[in-house]
Amino acid sequence: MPDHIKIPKIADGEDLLYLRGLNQEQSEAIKAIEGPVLVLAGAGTGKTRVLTTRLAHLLVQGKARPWEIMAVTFTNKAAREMQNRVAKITGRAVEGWWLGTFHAICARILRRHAELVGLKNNFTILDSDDQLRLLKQLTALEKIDEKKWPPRALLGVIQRWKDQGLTPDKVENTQGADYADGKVIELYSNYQSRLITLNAVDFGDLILHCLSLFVKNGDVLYEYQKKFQYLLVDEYQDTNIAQYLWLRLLAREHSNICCVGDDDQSIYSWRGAEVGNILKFETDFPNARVIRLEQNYRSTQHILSAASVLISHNEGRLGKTLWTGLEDGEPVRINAVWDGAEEARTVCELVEEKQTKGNRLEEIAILVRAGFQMREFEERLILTGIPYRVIGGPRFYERQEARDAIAYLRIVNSSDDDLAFERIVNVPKRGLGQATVQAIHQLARARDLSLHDASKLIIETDEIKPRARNALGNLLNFLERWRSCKETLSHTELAEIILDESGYTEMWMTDKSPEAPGRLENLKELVSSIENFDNLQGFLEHVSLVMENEENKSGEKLSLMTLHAAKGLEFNTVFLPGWEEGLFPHQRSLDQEGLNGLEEERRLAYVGLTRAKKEAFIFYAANRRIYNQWQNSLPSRFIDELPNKNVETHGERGLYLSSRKSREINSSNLEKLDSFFPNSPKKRGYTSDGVIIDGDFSSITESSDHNNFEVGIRIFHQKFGYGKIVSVDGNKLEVDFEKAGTKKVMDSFVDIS
DNA sequence: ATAGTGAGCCTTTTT
DNA sequence: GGCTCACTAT
Repeated sequence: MPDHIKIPKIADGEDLLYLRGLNQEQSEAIKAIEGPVLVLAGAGTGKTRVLTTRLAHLLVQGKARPWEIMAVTFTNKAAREMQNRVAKITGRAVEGWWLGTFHAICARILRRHAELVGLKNNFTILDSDDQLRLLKQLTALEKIDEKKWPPRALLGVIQRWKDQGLTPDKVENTQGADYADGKVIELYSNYQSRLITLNAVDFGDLILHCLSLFVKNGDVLYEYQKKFQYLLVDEYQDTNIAQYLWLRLLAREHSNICCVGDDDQSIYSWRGAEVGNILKFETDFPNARVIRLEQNYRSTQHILSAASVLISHNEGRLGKTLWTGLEDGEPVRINAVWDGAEEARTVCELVEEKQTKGNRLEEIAILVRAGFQMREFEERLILTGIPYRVIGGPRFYERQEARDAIAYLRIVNSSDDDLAFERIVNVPKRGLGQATVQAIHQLARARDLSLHDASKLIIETDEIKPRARNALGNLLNFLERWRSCKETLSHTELAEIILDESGYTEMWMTDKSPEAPGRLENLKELVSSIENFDNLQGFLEHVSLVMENEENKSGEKLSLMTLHAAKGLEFNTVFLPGWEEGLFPHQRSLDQEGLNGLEEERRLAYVGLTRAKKEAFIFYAANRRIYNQWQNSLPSRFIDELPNKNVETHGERGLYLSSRKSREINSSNLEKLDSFFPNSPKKRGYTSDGVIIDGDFSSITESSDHNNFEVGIRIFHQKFGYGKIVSVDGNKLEVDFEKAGTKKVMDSFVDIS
């Protein structure tokens, strides 16, 4: 490691420029360097500033060198921002420290010790699409009825297990273990062994494997414990149990762990986040200091009060009392409208009004609960001619052409990557259809080979049609060639050659569809983005972990996004449409999670409101069309929970019954599905010592070591019928078939008759 | 092997 | 209302 930064050391007590303008609690949070610290940072209380200043302080004070610090975030965006802002304070880019997402840091550690968890260091990181496809193959194999047990749901159960740090041998009697008549446990175990065979991991594995690596290899763990003297965790309320256990292991040596978060902004429990982590920080880390940041610098008094009263309806919070020195501002405005169309129209009218008063579109956002609400707004925005941008739309690397191209790179990088192989085997069309792929699959399974290696064997035989055999042979030659080029060519050149020689580029050039030119553009962009990486491996890692969202930042635009996507952002004016029972709080959330679900929805409402600096407009419609069906709706209970003195109501409330009625209707559903999960989330326990991982993933691969095929034996082949063996060459047999003549076949396709 | 049709689904989403 | 998936017909 090179000599990194030399920041002049400044004596204690000297006036530190970067500490100026901080309030009491903020500077306390920055200076509390030793021991465990929990910073409870309410919305708009300057969390990011505290975080970055704290890191800069560590460095400037010479308390730690960059490589002794680990700072974990949830998103790459947050990591990037931290990097930039710390650089700004210290005056130069900080290098050599471990700043990144949980997933990126775990991946980095895992690559160094891959063999200890049964992987090779060039392992592939699967995206959610690949995960589902893989699981579907397994459910088919296990004969699980896809109608009754949708693979999506099963994958969800498995992912929740991973989030909890549970390996297949630990999941008995846990939530969801009875799914698919209990087969889901075996499914999980098979899924894990498949991943190992594919030399692949999914997102959850990055944490889970890293955790088992630490648990099983004390020496490795110790190395990192010693290395990381200071740990810093952002958005702690979003951590899952696996991440929590991982952090605890790492913090054990120095105990210098600082977690920053806000329990009131925990909105990701449905993807495994455990609010309990932040709630019991003080018991987990003895002698922990808890520092509350309660001065809000973002919102006016009216907005802040409305939000605070709303969130006070939640139980089980750590509790904060936010206050602001800012003026009262405008009350939160509640608008009743007839239907979604009127809602969109009114919002757009208000936006135009703001514009004429000199407000910038950049400072205006529409925050919806669910994606389907966006359409109506988009239509209206286009009609009105208001430029807008959707945040959180489809991502670049998830587009078909990007995924195809990446699959080519993946199979060249790691020939075990069956999922990549399957994706490109007949793209562009080579006449390798289902029948061929199935034959390859069968052989691969029987011989415990990758599809790639099985293909190599199968083209030596007559198992598949000559035309397919040719095409497959061709593809394999190309793969071989590209792999051999890996050393001599730059990875950008290699990518170009692959896309060219495979005929993939040509495929889109001859395509007449209107999207084709755009796809070619994207391919070009993909190839040029490879240049920014040192090697193919690095690029592939970037693709799977960073999933950059190239937003067109240019121009003055209004933002349209979900409430979830809005966390961490702020705008002068915020529109909050669709505050109706069933939509917000969402019925699904109430049905599935009961009271916990309701509270999370309320936190979501809190997040929404606290995005607003100056003005917030809440809307609710009397009628809403959902899936082409009209429903009349009631105002959200959250509207009732707002304090009268901070709101101002527009439109006829007389359109509605009291929203209390709806509350009664909905609460009857609360515990319906709770019985589905015998252990409700609240009761779910931790394994407090962190020792929950051991044992290998049981391998279920059968070895087909029987080799009883001798010359002269009469056999039966599925396709060619009966025949006599003429010669034997390893697994390859030459057979004189009664009807089909002499053919070369694989022994695994043959039964002794 | 593939294109075309009908049935059923539909909260939030980062890595 | 639109999208994805599975099955059928060519």
